[in-house]
Amino acid sequence: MTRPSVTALDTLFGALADPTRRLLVERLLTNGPATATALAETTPLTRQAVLKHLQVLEAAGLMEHERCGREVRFRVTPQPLASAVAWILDTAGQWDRRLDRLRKLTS
Amino acid sequence: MTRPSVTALDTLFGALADPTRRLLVERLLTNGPATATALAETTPLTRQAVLKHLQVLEAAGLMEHERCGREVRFRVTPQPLASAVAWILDTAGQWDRRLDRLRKLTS
DNA sequence: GCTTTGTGCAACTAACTAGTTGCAGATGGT
DNA sequence: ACCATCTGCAACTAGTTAGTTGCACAAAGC
Repeated sequence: MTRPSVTALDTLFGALADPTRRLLVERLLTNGPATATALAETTPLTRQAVLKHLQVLEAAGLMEHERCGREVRFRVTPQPLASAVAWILDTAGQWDRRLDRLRKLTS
Repeated sequence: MTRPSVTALDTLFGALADPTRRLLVERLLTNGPATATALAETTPLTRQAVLKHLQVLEAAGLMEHERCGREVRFRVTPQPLASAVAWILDTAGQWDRRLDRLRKLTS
């Protein structure tokens, strides 16, 4: 076993490990795209703190930003979540029959 | 949006965020239970480093250890992974049809 | 009983993370 | 042109994490 390199799964699971970030994802999915400033207003955190979280999510491939005039709107791009599910199913699938059934359905 | 508290999902996703830990999970799933010492031999890391990783995994509910004489054997308990998949499906399921299909099958 | 092998605990370092503040620059409204 | 508002960047702090070393303790084997 060689020392593993940092992969997309690292940053992906790492991004999901923070409850604030998961909340941001949920918010943006249900309410649609928003700016860091707007999101920060619904939060005890600073705009910068929220922005950093959004950037972490973006680095994980879960976000995308678009400039509109002086605003920067963030939107969720959930595709990478499929990789996370894939790892779980591939790994634990050999163990758990129920998950294994699901794995077959995704391929 | 109140400041979110630390939940099981935090430690779970956090545990999965490290490539070494994912490797340990894979190893133990395919090769069966093993001790920290044995696992460390297949790794550039120290026994203590490996042990810490195993303890992180155990805190996330993904491991269980059992004492056998002077050895301590670790085994994977993958049940919590279902929560991770559940969050992903519940959250992104409303967005992605393919994941949504899966969500219905798990309920 | 002695040696080997495996575990447990503690202290320590280096690097990273979450969050802050402060300020400068850009854009839009009037 | 001016003011309000939104973004961008940088510096800084406090806490956490990954990993190490060193040593003491426990269990097997001979």
